[in-house]
Amino acid sequence: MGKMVLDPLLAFGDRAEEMMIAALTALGTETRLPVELPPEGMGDFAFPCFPLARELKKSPAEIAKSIAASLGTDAMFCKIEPSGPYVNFHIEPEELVRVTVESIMELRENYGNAESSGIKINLEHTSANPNGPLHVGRARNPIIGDTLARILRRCGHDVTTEFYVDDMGKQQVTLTWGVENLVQEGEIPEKADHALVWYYQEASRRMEQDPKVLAEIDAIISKYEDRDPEIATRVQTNCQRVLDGMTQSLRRLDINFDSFAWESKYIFDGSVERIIEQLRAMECTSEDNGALYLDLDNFGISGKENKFFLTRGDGSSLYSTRDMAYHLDKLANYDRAIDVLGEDHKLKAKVVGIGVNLLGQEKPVEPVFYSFVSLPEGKMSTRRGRVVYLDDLVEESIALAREEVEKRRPELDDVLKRGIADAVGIGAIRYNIIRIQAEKQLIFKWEEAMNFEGNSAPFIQYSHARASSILRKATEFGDYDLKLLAHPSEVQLAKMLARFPSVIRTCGTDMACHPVAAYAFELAAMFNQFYRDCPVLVAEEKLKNARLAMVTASKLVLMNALDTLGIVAPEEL
RNA sequence: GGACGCGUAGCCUAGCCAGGAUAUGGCGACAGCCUCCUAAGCUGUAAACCGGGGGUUCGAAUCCCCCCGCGUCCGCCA
Repeated sequence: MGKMVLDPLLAFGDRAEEMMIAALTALGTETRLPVELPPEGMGDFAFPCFPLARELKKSPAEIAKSIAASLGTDAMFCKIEPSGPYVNFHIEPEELVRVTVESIMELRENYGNAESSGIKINLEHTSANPNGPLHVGRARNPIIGDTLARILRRCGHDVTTEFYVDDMGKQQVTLTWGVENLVQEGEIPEKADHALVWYYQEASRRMEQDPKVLAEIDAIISKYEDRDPEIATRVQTNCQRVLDGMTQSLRRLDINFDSFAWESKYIFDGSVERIIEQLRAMECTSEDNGALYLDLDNFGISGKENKFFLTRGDGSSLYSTRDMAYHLDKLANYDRAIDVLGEDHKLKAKVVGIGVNLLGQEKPVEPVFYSFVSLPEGKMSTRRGRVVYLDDLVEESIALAREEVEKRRPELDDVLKRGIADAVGIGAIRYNIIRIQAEKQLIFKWEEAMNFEGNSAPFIQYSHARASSILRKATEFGDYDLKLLAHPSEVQLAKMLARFPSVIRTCGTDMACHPVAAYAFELAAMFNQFYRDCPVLVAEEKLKNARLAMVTASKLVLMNALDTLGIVAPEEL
């Protein structure tokens, strides 16, 4: 066994580039050609020769010809040929299959992971105001955040996921006022977030209509800001109850947090006050009736209004100012701070970044934005009650999955059926949100959210179950000779398996999740073609053993891809 | 008014940052495939002036400019 290959495709790609550099040097040029992935049937790596045409005063096609002629042969490539203006490298299938399958068999669930980077990342996500249950509009945040955390961990980083609990906002005080002054009638939901949201909605209505209520709420906020410990306990108790409900919902989606940061901490430890004084002393800030603001003209940001307020007229802090204190704290303890934020936070995130830099922290705050999920009839609103709650979507999806299991696998026992329904129902939700590029607007439709066919989680889970089923039936298999795997579907599948580490790597640098979903789908589709073309259990003994290795490798990578998406990979479907 | 993002077949979507060879898939439609390892599967067909217009380039879905549509922000709310 040679040295362990973490990324098979990269090994081949590096070799191709190395050979090209040697050829170009021999041609007497410093120019380096970019590597491309050519269309189907034209090899595995392509180098377009256009950039050299002017310099060498020859046509790209002639250049491609002469480069290819000087390249000779290599163990890693079965064919290196000019194709019009391109030099195309065709990977030696036997080598590709061998390196890839061996690598997966050795690395198992770690295949796709990079070596440890030693970089400590604080990844903040969800951070929803604890005033009611999570709705599907907000659900995009935890799903992106959790998937990104899984990707970055596979990239070798030390990731801490964090929920920033906004326990100092007006919304939370409004909720507390409601709990303390109103009586809820009728049937009260059992889950705390669903039970308490009524108080928030009703208190909001009263506050809008009755100035006395508004004054009472403002008075509580003011005392809270003055660090009244008794008020803090009252508000935080309600926040905690709602927060428990939200985290319970997220646990069903296999989303967990490593830490919770409470906003009030930064008021109580004096850090907010400190940074306000530091900012007040700066040239870029001014006051308006006692309220401190940052003049955005200094930072190339323009709009209707260029004053970004940092305090109220009474000197009390505002959300973004407290956020600066929070981010200074994070950046003091971590190498990187990443925030998953709705697109409505773009300006605030920018200003928080500016503030943090003004206060002497040079590291950037790295935001990842996503666009809103809306309903066909418009934006979701907890206050107005125009929402689809995540808990309801999860129940519906699992129920629908359960119906499908009953239809397809009536013979299974109940525990197994329930496990499959959970995995399928929840997987479908995560998948259908994560498969779309984060900045794209999403309109929530029940039938799309619970899609079980085609480009969906169950499609991928199904391929994994097929692989598992084959392995279950092949009770034992002996040594295998990977040279026997030469069928086009086997080679194609191996190429797909080889891509996984580079997909994870680029997602980590781009901070994008949706390519993992696309990859998992393509891999599953490729496995299904292999399944159709290459019978395993009925094959002749030696071929069977080699194919069983292929199935094992496929199952492992399907599992790793699903795990990166936070989706369960059941043995049966 | 200013700023940011999005606009790809009836619907959803990849590719855009690092411009190149016939623009990726899925849903839906139509036509096929279960005496054969799970048909939540597989095969095939039809369907796209890549929002519109200029420009840069040998070459633009991709880069630049203008315009249109959608979303979001520009609050002493969060």
